[in-house]
Amino acid sequence: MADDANSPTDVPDDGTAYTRAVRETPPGPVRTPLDRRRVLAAAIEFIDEHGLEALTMRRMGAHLGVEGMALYRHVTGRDDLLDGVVELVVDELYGDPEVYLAPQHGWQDYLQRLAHGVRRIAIAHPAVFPLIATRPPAAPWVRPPLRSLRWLESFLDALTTHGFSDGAAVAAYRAYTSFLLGHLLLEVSQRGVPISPLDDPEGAPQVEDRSLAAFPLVRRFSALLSEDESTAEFEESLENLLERLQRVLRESQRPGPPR
Amino acid sequence: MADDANSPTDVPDDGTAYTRAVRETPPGPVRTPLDRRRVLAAAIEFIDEHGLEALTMRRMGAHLGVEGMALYRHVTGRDDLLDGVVELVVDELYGDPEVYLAPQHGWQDYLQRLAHGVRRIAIAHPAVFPLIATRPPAAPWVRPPLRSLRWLESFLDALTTHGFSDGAAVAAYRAYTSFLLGHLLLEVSQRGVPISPLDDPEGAPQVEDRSLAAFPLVRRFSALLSEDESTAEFEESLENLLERLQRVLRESQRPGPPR
DNA sequence: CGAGACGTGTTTACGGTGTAAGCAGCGGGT
DNA sequence: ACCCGCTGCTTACACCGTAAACACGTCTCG
Repeated sequence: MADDANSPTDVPDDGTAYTRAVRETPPGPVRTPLDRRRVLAAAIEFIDEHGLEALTMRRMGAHLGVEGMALYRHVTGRDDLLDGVVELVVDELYGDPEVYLAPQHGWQDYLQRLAHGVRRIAIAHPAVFPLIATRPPAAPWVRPPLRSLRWLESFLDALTTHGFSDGAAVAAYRAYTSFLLGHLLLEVSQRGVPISPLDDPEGAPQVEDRSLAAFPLVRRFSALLSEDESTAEFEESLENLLERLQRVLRESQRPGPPR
Repeated sequence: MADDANSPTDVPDDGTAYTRAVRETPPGPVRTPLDRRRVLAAAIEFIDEHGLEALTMRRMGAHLGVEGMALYRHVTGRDDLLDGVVELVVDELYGDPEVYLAPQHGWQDYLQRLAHGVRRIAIAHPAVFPLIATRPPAAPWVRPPLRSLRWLESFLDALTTHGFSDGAAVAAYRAYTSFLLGHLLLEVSQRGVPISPLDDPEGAPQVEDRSLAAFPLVRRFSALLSEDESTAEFEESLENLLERLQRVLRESQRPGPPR
């Protein structure tokens, strides 16, 4: 299900040899020999399903019909697995037909498409997104959730070719990533409440009545507060950010008095 | 070896036999009996110092000169400890003389002071902040980093008493928390690189030269990208947010044509 | 003053975790 | 034919979170 079969840089596929290792799997389908991509994809699936804390090397093995230690052939350790998960999820952007690596209808369209692409990913993998947000990035200037040099390059290219100065492009990059991260992290956490242990059959909401007595406004607003307007809010905040960037761009282009 | 580092129980030497247990503790201050607050405070200290991943019940015990299991007298488990850490850190806001629980010079001043207070906390405890950001909140509408009903109440009060409609106040709350979370999470992650294991003696920056060859813009911008303008950027984004809220407020107050 | 009750920290124990190391079977190259 | 590398399995270990039983100091009450 998490299989999106497309990626620009595909495996060389050295051909031959689909080694049906461990042949004595009698009835089932042929056992494909497990590679890094499959491991990572399974991990994403697992996290989406059971939450991050439930992910354990042995459980991952079981999820793949394999013995846990087998994973270390394709992943140097748990941290590497998690890094791989983040990378693979973020790479789904490349497969998104609505997102362009290079602007085709102006920088605002580019930013808008990119933002929505990232949001789609966050919503598709709510339990993975906190990982995207908090894993230490490879370089300090590769900011989540755009965790790759390639997108950073693309971003800078899109803005500078549309008139942004170097400084303005970098400032825009910072503001843009902050916006995405904050909004999506909260949106994702507000939706799915992926409690890792067994699903709470009940007993979740004990924050009612009594404890709200001291907070009349919160009580009064509780209906409003639990409404989900995240799509509209995302749109609005994004729009606002773009307007601000627009303003910055105009001011930097206009000769303007030296302050 | 087992009996080391205790404290001179300042024993009045009452008649009872000198029970060797805690008795022959040579120097040092009296052993205060450890309570929840001390445990949590020590945990904060520990995290600030060694990073989140290094925190272990036994190590926490050692950090307090105590045997690990002792912590369970004051904390129901590791998760509770972490929750307590988050709560205690966020509660530092109450001790901040620059932050007012109720607006004293208008809502903008209130929001500004609150934002700077939270930022001060984030910077003071960079390794704790990701925890503040990602721990599941008590109620879905208590959004990090303002993780308490009291601040939510305060926030809503501040805005509604200054003319914001209920809906506008809630929208402002959402935008404000998103902004804080995104900006501070990235700021904190960009600063401290709190690698939990032993300090890397070297070998950290291998993302240079070679790997940047394919990303000319990134290379060209690398100086700019590693500059730290976070204070100015925080200020600017906050200012922008406040202006947006101002606009919303004006429009909601003006009778305005139905549209 | 003596005897418990209680609170605090310790000891022991258990199952689960990440991972290092060695082993076993298979396919393909020579 | 051989061996070799690849893959997954098995064993082993240190460490983790935590439950349960225990030891000791102190307080209370008679």
